[in-house]
Amino acid sequence: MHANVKQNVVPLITPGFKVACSQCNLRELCLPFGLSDSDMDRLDNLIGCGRKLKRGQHLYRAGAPFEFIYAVKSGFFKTDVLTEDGRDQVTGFQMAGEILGMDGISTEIHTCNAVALEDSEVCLIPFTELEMLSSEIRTLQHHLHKVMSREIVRDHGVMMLLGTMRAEERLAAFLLNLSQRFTARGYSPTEFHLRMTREEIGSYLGLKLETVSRAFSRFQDDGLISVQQKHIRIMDILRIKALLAPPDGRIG
Amino acid sequence: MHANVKQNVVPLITPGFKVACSQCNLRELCLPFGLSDSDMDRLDNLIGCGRKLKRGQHLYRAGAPFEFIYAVKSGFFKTDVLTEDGRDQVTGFQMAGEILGMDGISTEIHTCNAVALEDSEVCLIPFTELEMLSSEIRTLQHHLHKVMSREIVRDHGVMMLLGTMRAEERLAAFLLNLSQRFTARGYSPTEFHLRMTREEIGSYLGLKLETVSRAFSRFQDDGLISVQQKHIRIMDILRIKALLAPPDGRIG
DNA sequence: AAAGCGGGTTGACACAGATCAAAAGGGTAC
DNA sequence: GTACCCTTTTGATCTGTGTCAACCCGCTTT
Repeated sequence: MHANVKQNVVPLITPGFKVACSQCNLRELCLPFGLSDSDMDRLDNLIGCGRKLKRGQHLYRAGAPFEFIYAVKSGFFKTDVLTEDGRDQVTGFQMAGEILGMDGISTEIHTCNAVALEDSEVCLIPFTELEMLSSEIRTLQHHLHKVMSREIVRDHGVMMLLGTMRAEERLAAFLLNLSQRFTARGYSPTEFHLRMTREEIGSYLGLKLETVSRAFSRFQDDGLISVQQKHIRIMDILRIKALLAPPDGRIG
Repeated sequence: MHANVKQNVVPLITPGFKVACSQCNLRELCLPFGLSDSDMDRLDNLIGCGRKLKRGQHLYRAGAPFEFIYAVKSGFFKTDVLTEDGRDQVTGFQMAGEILGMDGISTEIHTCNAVALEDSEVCLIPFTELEMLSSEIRTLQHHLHKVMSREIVRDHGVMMLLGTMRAEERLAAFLLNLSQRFTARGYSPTEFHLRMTREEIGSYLGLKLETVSRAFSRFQDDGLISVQQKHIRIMDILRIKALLAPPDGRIG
């Protein structure tokens, strides 16, 4: 009931497959951004191979030694932290082109779990070697720093959300964020499939699953979206945006 | 009343002063950690000079072009983000040896404000040059990555706090965190002076200032701490820690 | 095709924390 | 040294979200 134990009894590692940044249609979103062809070859060389995960499988777990960072090639992930007393906080959802695993750099031990929310593929990027290569390729080095910084900025946004917003504002921000990221990947900005449960959304947004469900229903009643289980259709994105910037509102 | 406008009408930049990592008693906490003497000299060279700030002065503001990251040499800072509709979220408090400004790397524009909460001194580290140097000094490069990763992990902790904890748990976590950081700097683990207001603590913890005040009072009534305005004395750290790990509690 | 079950919705009620209000304390500026 | 204002404390009340519970829907499994 509670700790929501996903039983991946058999943590099968699907055999690696060859990947190549230069052939990847995500290269503009991902680490190789801005690299010359020859530099991209060197990065390809380093990355070597990928890994496939089934829905529910862990990419890594809190406590596991850090060795790689991962680029999501396809699929959808969540990351979460949990404390000894059983609290569980989803810290993010990652989609194609996004980087996972940077939490492990500081202590060489991962501090969160990364779980595939659907069948997924990632590229394995050995971090020590990435550091070596990035000290030779300025563009790569700088881009790595940007990726890490972007994660910090994103986290600040989540803090803002958790610290100052009310339930419906949080959900609105969540939907707009997903919409924008799907758009950047060439998918519909207004129609998409949620890969996560209401409980996972709630954990991310600091709400209980019932509150998430009620907010979805209310949005639907108000004609902002249409919800059918995990299928979302955004009907009135302007009014959703307006939820986040109340004309005047509670300030003062 | 509301937006709490600190009027630094005259953003005087106090003239720079020479700094040297090799002479700094914070070097074990700061960027130069683990560097050889000669490498530290090169870092010294790059850093050049520092900057003094009066209480209330901004080190940088959201929207300002990014050029430096900053190491706190002495004093105390807060960082906060604010949205166009006036929401304000404190994202962190920084003390000696900690690094500020990494939010600016990703877009070359700072996304948050950094304000001195007491008279303070920082070292200015030009980021482009730091990248150049770090591509030559493996230890420095790796340590920079660790510092950024540590920030990400810290942010996850704040998300956990904001997403799952109740008011008194948040305050307990906050006090323990401060205590631990003061300890690491050679100050008393049990007695310290808060540099920030109840409102700033509240913003950081996602609570209203009245709630923070009440929680302090309750801790005092329960004999956990003694509070006198901004002066805090921790009386029973074990019971404060116990607040964070309820023996069983609300799970399930 | 049926059964079982995890995930989702909805309702009733409880409560933690927000809000509103007032007063006191202490630090700062003059 | 004094006055003022910001900060803090405390009380009373309100409300958004959590909690508990029941039911339903639609997969997945067999």
